[in-house]
Amino acid sequence: MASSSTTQQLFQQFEPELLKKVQQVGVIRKFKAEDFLMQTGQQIRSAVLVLEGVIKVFREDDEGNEVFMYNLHPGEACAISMTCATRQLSSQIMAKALVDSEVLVIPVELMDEWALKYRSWYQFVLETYRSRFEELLDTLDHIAFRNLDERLLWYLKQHQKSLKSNFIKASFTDIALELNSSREVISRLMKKLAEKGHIKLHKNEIEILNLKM
Amino acid sequence: MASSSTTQQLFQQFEPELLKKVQQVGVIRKFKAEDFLMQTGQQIRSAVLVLEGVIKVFREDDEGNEVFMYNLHPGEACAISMTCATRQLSSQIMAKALVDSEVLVIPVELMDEWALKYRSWYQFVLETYRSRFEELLDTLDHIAFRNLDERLLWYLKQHQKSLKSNFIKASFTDIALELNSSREVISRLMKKLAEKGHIKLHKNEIEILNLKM
DNA sequence: CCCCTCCTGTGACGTAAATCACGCCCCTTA
DNA sequence: TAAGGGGCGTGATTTACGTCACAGGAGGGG
Repeated sequence: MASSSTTQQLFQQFEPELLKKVQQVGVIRKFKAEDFLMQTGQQIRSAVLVLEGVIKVFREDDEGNEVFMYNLHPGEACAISMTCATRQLSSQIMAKALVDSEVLVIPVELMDEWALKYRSWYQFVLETYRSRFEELLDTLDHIAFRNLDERLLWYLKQHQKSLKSNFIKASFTDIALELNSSREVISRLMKKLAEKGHIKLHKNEIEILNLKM
Repeated sequence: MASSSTTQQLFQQFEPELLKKVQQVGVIRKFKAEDFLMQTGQQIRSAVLVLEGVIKVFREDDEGNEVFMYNLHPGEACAISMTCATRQLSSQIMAKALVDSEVLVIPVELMDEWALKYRSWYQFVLETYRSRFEELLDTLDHIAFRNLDERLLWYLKQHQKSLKSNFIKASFTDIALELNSSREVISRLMKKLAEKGHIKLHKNEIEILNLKM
């Protein structure tokens, strides 16, 4: 489990003094797989740094549609949680642990203070925004231009990478929800992928064989 | 045209000292309508603050598909141009002036320096990221969930707002490109919108009558 | 054992949108 | 005046998906 040495490893780029402060004031919170860290409508009043596990960040609109944004991994942070201060009107953000996870929670007041004091914190915040931004653009590309079969492959690859495992236990219904499609369609596409030898379907899980195209 | 008083009005939130520096080191560049400020593959080595006009920021992929990201208006800045430092691999960003425009260019080295020195600059950078992020999410929502007719309405609204005019001079081919559709489809949808009284079609331009739904 | 629920498979059909194939109008330039 | 190009309108066809309807298996609890 996360210790101060874990934090140190994950955030090597922080100045020693900053690292010490982070360890002092940061509160460790643990979440079980499927737990929500954050739900639509909630006020966000702290920054979240991921120590362990995978956190899925996504959006839900009025009709229950879901947009995947990105997954967060150890050493990364949620950009949204850093905006905090401002109006919380439309930010319909949800965050869910995909596996058992641990995060470090930093009160928002400190963020501004640190930004002025520690170059490495400022860089970290900027880099966080930058990379989330890139990921969001990537997602946008896929939704805008790729057909469902390619998006499904992409989905599988992401999970393979995030979970570091070739076995995915999601139901077709779940996947359909995430890709804004329907179970039936996913079922047919999965069959095709299996026929092509990319994946193998087991009871309650999908085995990834080879996603090269 | 932009003078130091314009800058002052647009960036009131800056500390006086910062404002002075901005005016000293910032270089004003002018662009005519349709000019590119930035094209795919170009290295970005400076931050861009918009003083006048409208700058459209978008992406283009290998197949020439275009994704609209957002429009920038006076007082706003391009978040992408602020990331600068890092690897420029995939950031396929294009920026184009929609009308005659003026921007203030700030060398990237100063950005980091200012962030540590001036609270208001740090806030500005963060706010820039935050709001671009929100806009990108908005775009994502529309692409993912709305039908073309709604997206077309959205497109028209955006232009009306950005250009502060009820007349749009874009050709259907252009609009189709921007919405990743085809001219024929846009043509049919425009006809429908005209029948419903939302717009009126003239020679070479579209008049917006009433976009309420 | 039966019933219930959750997951999956599959055909039939509907629909938004892309694509193809035209033809028309206006403008420019030779 | 002819010729060519750019923008537009419109039917016919195709494609990717979504939706509906229904069936069957696996597990679990009474």
